[in-house]
Amino acid sequence: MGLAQELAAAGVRRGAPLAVAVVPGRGVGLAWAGGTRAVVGDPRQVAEQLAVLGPRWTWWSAREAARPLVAAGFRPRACWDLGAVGMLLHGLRRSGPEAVWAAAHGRELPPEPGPRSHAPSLFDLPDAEDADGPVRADGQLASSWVRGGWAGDIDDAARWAELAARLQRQQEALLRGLPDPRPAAAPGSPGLALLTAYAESAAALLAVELEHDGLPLDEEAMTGLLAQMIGPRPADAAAEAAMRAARDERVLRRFPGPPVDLRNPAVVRELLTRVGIDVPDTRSWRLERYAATSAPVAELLAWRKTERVATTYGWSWIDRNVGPDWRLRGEWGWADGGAGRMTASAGLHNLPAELRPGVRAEPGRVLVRADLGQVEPRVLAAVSGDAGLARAAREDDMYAPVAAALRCDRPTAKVAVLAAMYGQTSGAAGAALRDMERAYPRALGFLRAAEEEGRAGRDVRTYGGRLVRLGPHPPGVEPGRVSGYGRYARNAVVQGAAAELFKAWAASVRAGLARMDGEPRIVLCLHDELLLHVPEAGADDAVALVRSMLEATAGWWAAGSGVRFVADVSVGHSWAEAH
DNA sequence: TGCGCTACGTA
DNA sequence: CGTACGTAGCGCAG
Repeated sequence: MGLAQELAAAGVRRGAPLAVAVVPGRGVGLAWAGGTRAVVGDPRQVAEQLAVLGPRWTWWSAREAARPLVAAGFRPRACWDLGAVGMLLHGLRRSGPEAVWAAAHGRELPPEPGPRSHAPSLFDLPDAEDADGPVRADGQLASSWVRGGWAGDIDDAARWAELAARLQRQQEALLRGLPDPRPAAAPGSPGLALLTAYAESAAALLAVELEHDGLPLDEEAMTGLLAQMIGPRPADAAAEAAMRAARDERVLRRFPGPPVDLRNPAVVRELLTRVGIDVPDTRSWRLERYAATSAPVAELLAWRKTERVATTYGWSWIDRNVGPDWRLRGEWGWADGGAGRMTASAGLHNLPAELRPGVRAEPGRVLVRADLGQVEPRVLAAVSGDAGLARAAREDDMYAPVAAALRCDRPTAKVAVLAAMYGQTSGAAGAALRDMERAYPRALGFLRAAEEEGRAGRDVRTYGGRLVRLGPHPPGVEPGRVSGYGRYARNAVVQGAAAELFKAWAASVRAGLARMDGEPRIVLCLHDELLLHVPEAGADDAVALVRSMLEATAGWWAAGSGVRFVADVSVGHSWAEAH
């Protein structure tokens, strides 16, 4: 009997959790609701064999378990990421097994491992106890197992997988215990928190795939752009320094007096006084109004732009982050920060618009760009259950009906909505804000409630169930700056829910692409934008897919709210062209 | 070397 | 109107 049949007979069926601990090159440990199994063999081949069962691959982290499979060319279908779900459920800032295990069992979190050594504690002397297994007598995970001690032995890997399977059931039970915020969830269907856990897990896997695949650049296009903006690639450090000096000189010769360090804001401020400009700081937006009348300022601002590209997105950036295959690769986070947005390093999330023509599909392929329109106000309408705002969110442009309701013009309506969502401090849209309160009381009440929870230092949960900690040290908020908690919480419930919707959409697009030919891939996630790299022949199908998946996702995510989500979708050879 | 500040790119 | 994130160079403290 083959392995797949064996597990099928043991009750592992489509969508059922199957925990896997990968021992690279040696085998895998498996565990499911009814048993465990240590399998010797190439992990990728084992995974391929079991894929016919369509299990929900369950692992402590995609980074550890899925990376070797992805690197070997295996693309898992569905998964459960204990780290990702643990962060979601418990509001953790880290996703390690010791933390998610402790949180699920209501125990104090082990101290954060790090370069900074801490005072010795009970957590530091587990090795003597480890012989017994992964769980210590005090209920915490043994640190040698957490550090991967199980990976030396396939039977240990099976024990590690068994523990994963157990924690998966506990997490699932906790998720099922959360209230479903949707007014019209289909009876008998999974709750929103469980569905969000699936999406978070998929996002964690997608992060691993994005790191592996990278973003395709075109060598000729990108080097051409850079050469035009910052000059040709310097031959050596001396040539680089000379070009730098030449760039500085162009600016300095416009100012009277001795040269100064343009990279030092304090002396730049002094420099500006030489041409009669006195400013509190030298930020670009503040200097912009002088640029039209002052050639030195215009030159300085142009220098800043070039300097930004030269230092952050220049030749050394290419050398550090672009492979010989001309793929730009960075590290991806699936749920960083307070709100749980995806993050990326290596400039993937802040690539200047001028460089986007350098992001190009490979020959025979195209890029499909899809971005959600007005996603945050639509999310607000859905999560607050405000019938009036939801009615507005049925339109392609929801600011038009909002303007009508507020009896103002569209730009004012937009500012009023944004001011309400993010807690404005300056009084530009005061009157419109009062009209908002009248027109959309439920949405405004929802935001105010989040703000009050934040001010009081009470944790909040997003629509999808992410716990946002507002306790002693919420990330991004200085302890003691209690007024900051309010806006932080107000923002987190909207931005966080939007991130959850986006990831659910991305997960379903990923699943849909897996059924298409020619290895179409998601190559970039940018908060409300997806970029797909697909065969030319599959472009129309990909466009249809992102649209139908948005409709399907919104159908369950915003069930009963009446809110529509819209996407702008386009196809092109370069990222810039697909706009 | 590590950290805060200033500045700026993206959503 | 606000929030989030990553990156880089500077000055300063250690």
